Amino acid sequence: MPSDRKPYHRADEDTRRQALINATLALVAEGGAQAATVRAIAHKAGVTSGLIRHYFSSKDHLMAAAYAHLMHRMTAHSAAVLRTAPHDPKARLAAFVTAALSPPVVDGEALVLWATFLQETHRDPAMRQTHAQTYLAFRDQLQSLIADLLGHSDAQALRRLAIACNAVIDGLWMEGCALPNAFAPEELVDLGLRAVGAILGTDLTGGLLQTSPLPLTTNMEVQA
Amino acid sequence: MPSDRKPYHRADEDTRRQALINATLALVAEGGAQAATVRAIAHKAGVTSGLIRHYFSSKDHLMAAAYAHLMHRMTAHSAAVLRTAPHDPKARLAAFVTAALSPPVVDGEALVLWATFLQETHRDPAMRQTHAQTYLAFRDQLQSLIADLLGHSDAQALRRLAIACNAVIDGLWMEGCALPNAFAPEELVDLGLRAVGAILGTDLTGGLLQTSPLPLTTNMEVQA
DNA sequence: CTATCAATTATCCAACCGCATAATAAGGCC
DNA sequence: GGCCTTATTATGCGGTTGGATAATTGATAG
Repeated sequence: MPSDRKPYHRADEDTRRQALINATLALVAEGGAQAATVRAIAHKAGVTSGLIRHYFSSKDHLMAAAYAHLMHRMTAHSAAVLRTAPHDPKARLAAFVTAALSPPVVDGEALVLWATFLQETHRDPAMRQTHAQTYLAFRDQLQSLIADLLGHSDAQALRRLAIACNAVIDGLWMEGCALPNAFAPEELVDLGLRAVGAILGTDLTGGLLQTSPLPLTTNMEVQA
Repeated sequence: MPSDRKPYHRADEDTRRQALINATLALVAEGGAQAATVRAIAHKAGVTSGLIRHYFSSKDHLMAAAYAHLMHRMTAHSAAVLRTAPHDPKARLAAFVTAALSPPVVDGEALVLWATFLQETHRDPAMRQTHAQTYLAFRDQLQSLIADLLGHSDAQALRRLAIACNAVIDGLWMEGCALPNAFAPEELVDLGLRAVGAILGTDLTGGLLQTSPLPLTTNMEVQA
């Protein structure tokens, strides 16, 4: 008698885990947390739902793994940009800001993913830890770049500047993700570089953009 | 025979709807969207679950009403602040920024509520409309305050300034909500006023804070 | 070529979900 | 004070959820 059981091939652990994590992220991005049921995740990953429990001890653990993967993807991108950036502190900061306000960090799916997991952060201690680690890591990286640029080391002052610059970047990131059509290409980056520059009292545009008649420059430079 | 049915008193429609909305918001703030089941909402509101359907045609409608109420609460607060603010454009903008970065707008629960509903915004058209209305309304209000302050009306320039200032406020709001203990009282407001001031090329602290040796001022004012 | 083992499928389950409907009593009206 | 309306409770239903367990089969080793 012919078996109507689904044929399958065995995959190594990393492949399967990654497929399940990717399916989770895709579903959350499409329809929020409620769309990411174990059955839907398994179906999108091309397996049956029982397999989830074979690789993750619970659905919550899968969600935590997906969150950690998402955050790692973002921070790894920032780190990679800095690794190939020049040595000039001003150029390094500019590259950092530019990367944070360009794809793939700025992405239509990124905000809803971030918001969904943020909410789960309240219940799950593991996710809360991932949250705290990645959240402050970004600001610390920014603060170190600012320190290199300004050349002084007043910790209190640097912390305040980092908070303000981080706020600009976060806010622009949110707007760029939420309203992707509301900004011209590069406009987000340009605004970010000028606003951060205004806060730090420097010009970060590096001569690349100074020819365009952009008002922020005017307002920053009329400073008495 | 004694009835073991729960005794109750009849309340007018507004009271009951408000109680259900408040219960919804409280549950979402505590445990995310998944904690806000019809049974849990009804229990927290002190009624039985059937009553929800008596006042809201579905749970989704209740969620939408809760979201609208949350947004209305925030925007109403901003509007109220502006109504009692002085006429000086600089003081008005400062009051607006201050309000956006103080309780009850900055609140430990606010960010989770916002993040939870943001995700539902993708599915529900009614919530998407509420989202679009309130999201841009804040920035337009900010832009109008900036226009009054700077005294010119270059729409393109004003839009860019409003985006940048809005980003600072949003970012600081997020940080303040997410890490309530990471900032001294008034620190968030101080940072916001200085950062917005730096972007606009003005001093918004209004002499109230200029005595403290805060580094942001230095950096903004050494601008060549 | 066969035995072995675990990766994967298939099936089942108790709990919970939102929702519908029927039963009941609270409170206003005359 | 009895009646009538309807706000509210109580109960039940079909569907879905996350998780547990048993059955099968693909890969590997000898």
